[in-house]
Amino acid sequence: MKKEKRLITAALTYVNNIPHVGHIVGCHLPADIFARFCRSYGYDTTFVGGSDMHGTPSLVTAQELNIPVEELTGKLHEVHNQIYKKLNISYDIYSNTHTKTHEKITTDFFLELNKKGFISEGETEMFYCEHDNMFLPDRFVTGTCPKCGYENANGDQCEKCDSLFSLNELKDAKCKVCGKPAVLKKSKHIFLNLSKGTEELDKWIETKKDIWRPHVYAEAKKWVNEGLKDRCISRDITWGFPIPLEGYENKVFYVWFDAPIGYISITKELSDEKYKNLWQDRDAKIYNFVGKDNIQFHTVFFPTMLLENGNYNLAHNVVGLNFLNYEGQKFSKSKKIGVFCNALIDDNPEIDVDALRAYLTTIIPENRDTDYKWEDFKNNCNSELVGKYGNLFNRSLNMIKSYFNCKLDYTLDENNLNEFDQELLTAIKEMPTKIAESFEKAELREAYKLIMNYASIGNGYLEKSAPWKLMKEEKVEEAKKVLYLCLNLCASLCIVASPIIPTKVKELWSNQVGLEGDPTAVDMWQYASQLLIKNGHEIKGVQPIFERIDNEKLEKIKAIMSEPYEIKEHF
RNA sequence: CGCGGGGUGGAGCAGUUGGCAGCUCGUCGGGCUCAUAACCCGAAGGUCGUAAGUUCGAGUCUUACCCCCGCAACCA
Repeated sequence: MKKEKRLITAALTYVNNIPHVGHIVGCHLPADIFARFCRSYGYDTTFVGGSDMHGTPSLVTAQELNIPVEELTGKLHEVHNQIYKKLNISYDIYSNTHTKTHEKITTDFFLELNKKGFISEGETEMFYCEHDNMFLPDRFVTGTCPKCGYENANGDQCEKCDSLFSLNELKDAKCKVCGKPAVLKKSKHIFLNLSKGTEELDKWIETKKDIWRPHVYAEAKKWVNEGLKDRCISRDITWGFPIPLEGYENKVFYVWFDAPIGYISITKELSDEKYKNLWQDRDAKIYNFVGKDNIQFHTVFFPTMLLENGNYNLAHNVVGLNFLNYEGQKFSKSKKIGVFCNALIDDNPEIDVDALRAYLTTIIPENRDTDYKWEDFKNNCNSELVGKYGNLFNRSLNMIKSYFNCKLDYTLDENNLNEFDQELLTAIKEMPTKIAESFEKAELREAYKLIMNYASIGNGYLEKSAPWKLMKEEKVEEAKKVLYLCLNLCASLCIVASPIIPTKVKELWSNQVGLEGDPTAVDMWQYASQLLIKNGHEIKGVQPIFERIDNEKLEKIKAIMSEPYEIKEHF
């Protein structure tokens, strides 16, 4: 039977920000865990991601640093790429949106929309800075709020009194970049006719009612119910792809038009075959992992673009994640509040990436905003990873080593199983399936919890069976049986935990339990409910796999990861 | 102001069609000694954001209000 084809995407990341754990936990990590599970389960899996290179913020930063924007975004893209590698995010490709392939696909995508009559022209008025010679998006305009008189209001809204207003209401508008007055100026633009696709979009959304999480479905419905307005997809800046129409020589595509198309072109960069299989064969399933600020783009705007274009698949599931806070506050780079990932680039030995991944898994904001707390990080590591998971391996292997000199000459006798043995065998048979069901629904915290419960079953079994006691009573065969079953459980635990702690699991599998092959390999999941240990099996070694974190160590890690990346210091 | 999501023991969460309020961590007590002060068993701890309503019965349904988060279309 041909296995289902799945494309997993993590939201393209804007390069101007170097990621903190909030970015990781709200997108890259859940997408990675899901992708790793899909591979293990045997789906024909492709996992793509990339940097979103265009847009005004990068352009402004480059101007401030007085370097070409390509240099800035190129280098930051590399920093992103490295961080995800260090975190073992298993992208099949991590590319970016400033490539020839992407330009071609974006341009063709647009021309197709134009041919089908979904593009129209119009004129908009926008602030313009004569000094910097550029149009200014709202966030680059500051002025006095017309309602409350607050002097630091944004272009279209006031942080102080929370009111919204239109551009011409703002008083004393200034350019945020140079501080000089900004003036309103008209400019010709192209618009995407989202309204024409509303009906079809609504039909599509209806088919997702039972697939998407409730808050994702609800948000999509909200937009449709309010009615979609046509959306401007051109910008008067120099950074981006040129618009292939006469009269638009100095304009580029709005970054939100080209960015989501990036999923398509990045897949094509990987191979033409994948591109065809995943975007055009209708039986492929696409999973978008996105933060909650991105849900509208993935459930409404991009799907409408795809429907109107007509040549590509739409997402099967949009997995919307909420936000992560830090010790009850919002992450803030400028205030140095948060946990930043740039420290990972230097391979600091204090930081155990899998321990971090495991903790982050417990706080994936699947249903609501969650909190990163260093104390919880420590507790998760000490009580779950060391105490439950690692400890089961450690005590099982230790006994095999000291009682049987690392070798288990034992064949399971079905007629000699007590109630506890039966329970453990049932767990090995059933728990991997249960865990897979949670992974399949992208309920990753639940999956993690079940994995830890699974390890606990092993610890309870050891306690009840007490092989150390059996040895004292010289019931050697009984002790062998118990340890044989525990070792099988260990093998199973390697496979089921592989999406979350891939590095540790490989180490345990090869260098301690002593099995051939790779527990993270494609299609391994089927072996998680089997007894893999053969008569005469020899273990390779015993070593604590996770290290306890005491307060001193916690403080060290905390110090290392509390320093944000300052773009300006690297150019 | 509008729309959407959320509010459940100290912390994080589960509670499907309304039927004795559950899980993990933490805390406390006991047990075990193979294991990284790890493991196992037990206990304490909740007027389910507030108020009212429907019902024999509400965490669950209805209404109003309070608090947190997001969105609000040229910020990405």
